[in-house]
Amino acid sequence: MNYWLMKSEPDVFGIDDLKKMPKQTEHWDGVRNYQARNMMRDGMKKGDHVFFYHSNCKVPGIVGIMEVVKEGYPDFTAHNPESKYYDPKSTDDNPRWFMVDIKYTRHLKRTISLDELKVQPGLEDMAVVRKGNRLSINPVTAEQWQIILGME
DNA sequence: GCCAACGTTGGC
DNA sequence: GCCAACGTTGGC
Repeated sequence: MNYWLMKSEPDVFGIDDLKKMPKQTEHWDGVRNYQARNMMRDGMKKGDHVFFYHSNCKVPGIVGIMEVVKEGYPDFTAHNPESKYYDPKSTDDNPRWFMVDIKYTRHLKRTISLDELKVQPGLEDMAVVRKGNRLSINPVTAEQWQIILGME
């Protein structure tokens, strides 16, 4: 089993929105970055655990936990001209973008802020604390996962 | 294949 | 809202 961290802006789609979805499950669409695409297509497996990270907001940080319930499949929003994620270069025969389905597990008891993550020993290698990192999906090690849960 | 221009992310 | 960092695009 592997661990991940996924970012989303709470104003667009936050953890409360995920919790309110039918079956508390949603497809993670709109990722248009090749590294993140590769992780969803090749890396993320059913049952993997994922931190939900709120970005671009007042207190950025980890707010909850979710789980991969469906492995990588083509992101159909890329084929919808009405969608803001439309990409004419992606086709049904040769899909360029992929997504996974994610299910809400629980909120953390409190938000673990980016500021705390930055000063916590053992998390120095996490991409999210590194300046200039813009990837919306990052792998998390088992050690990092445990350290963060210990901060809850 | 280089690289300037441009667009996006995301912390602050 | 600013802007640094970084990815992508496209002319050459």
